[in-house]
Amino acid sequence: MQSNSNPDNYTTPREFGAEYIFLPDATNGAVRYISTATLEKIGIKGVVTNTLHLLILLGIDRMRNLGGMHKFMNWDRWLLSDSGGFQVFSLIHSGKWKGEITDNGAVFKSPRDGTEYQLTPESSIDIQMAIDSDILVVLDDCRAADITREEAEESVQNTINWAGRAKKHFETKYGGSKKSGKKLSCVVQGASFVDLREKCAKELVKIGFDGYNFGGYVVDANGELAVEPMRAVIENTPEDKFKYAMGVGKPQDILTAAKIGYKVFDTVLVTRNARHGSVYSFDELDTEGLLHIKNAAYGEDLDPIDSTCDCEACQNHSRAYFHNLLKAKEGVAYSLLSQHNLRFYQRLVDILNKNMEDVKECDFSDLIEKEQNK
RNA sequence: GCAGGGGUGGCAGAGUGGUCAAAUGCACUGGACUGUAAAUCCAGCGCCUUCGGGCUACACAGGUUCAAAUCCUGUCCCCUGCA
Repeated sequence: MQSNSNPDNYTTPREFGAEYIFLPDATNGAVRYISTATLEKIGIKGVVTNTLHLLILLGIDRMRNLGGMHKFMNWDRWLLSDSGGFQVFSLIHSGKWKGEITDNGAVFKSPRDGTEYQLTPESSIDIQMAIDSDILVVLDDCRAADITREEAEESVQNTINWAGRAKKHFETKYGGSKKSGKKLSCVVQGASFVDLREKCAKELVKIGFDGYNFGGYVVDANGELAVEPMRAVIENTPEDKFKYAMGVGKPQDILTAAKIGYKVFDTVLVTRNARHGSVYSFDELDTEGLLHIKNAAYGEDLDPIDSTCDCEACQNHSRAYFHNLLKAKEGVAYSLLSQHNLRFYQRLVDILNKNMEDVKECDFSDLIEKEQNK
């Protein structure tokens, strides 16, 4: 297979998480409406794939036969695989799918055809190895942010137990990180209970992982980021291991998490917002960078979405073009706007990396101003 | 010309005496989405309002009735069949 060209001469760095990195979600092996070549062109350094959804789409044997997702996607940059732990929350705990959670993991029953899919701490690792992921995540018991202490304790206990089993399986079957060349990360749970976060983190450190991820639903009922729980994870895990704030988030939330000490981020918001007509622009910082392109005001606005942006959408088309194409539900609008929002996020992360020493002191607009006055 | 059917909110289309400012869909106007079951979901959508309600409305004009989008009469328009 031919390797994609790397227009920005990007080479995969040896240390994952040494720099700030944003990973868009390629749940089923593609970022929605975006090709692999486009991801590279925009400067995206890695993607997140999903264990449960790829199990459903391809199954473990076909995934192996296809040579794993790097090869299948023709993607040679970072590939992280989420364990299916989030689907324990988003599908089972939410009641959208039938299923059950036991000491042994989770069973998901698809409402499409009734097929049952089981994820155990061990099978999740096996599937992620078949994915050919660079960074694996152990299965965790993810829950909503507003659960009771009792539920949070249960979530933490399952998460710790499953993490221990996953690590053991990863070592005995695949020889661990050294032999496999892959990184194994775990997820710290505990909802909004800071002491539970601390306990969960400490137990996971005893088991030992290459990275520590902040898990759970990251915002409370008011949409506020879970700052104190996030801090507890950083304070109770080794400094030299990468920290991944799973599902974070809005641009401001990424900055907040970065200040706390997280380096790795992902969120579905970037591309979902694009499809829904919420696009980002450094021209609109007073509205947190967000612009609702479907609003009537943009029907004849011939300016680009972002005058400072070098993406295909901004270089070639106006706000009015996307306003009207979205009204007509034209697919190319979903594609180009997703590309634009991804480019915005990549630029944001580039700014964080350029100002790594100052991130803790700066607020959002400071960093942007610094970048624009350069 | 005769016979039959029909004219409802921006559009399509329910409703056929009171619970109808009028279902539903589309369009329109906002909003929400944070390890993707999401090209999804929520709200508003005659005018006014002190949010209790008030007013004007179902082609037009009359009428019956305590009460009419719904029944009657006339007018105008549209469709189908026969001449």
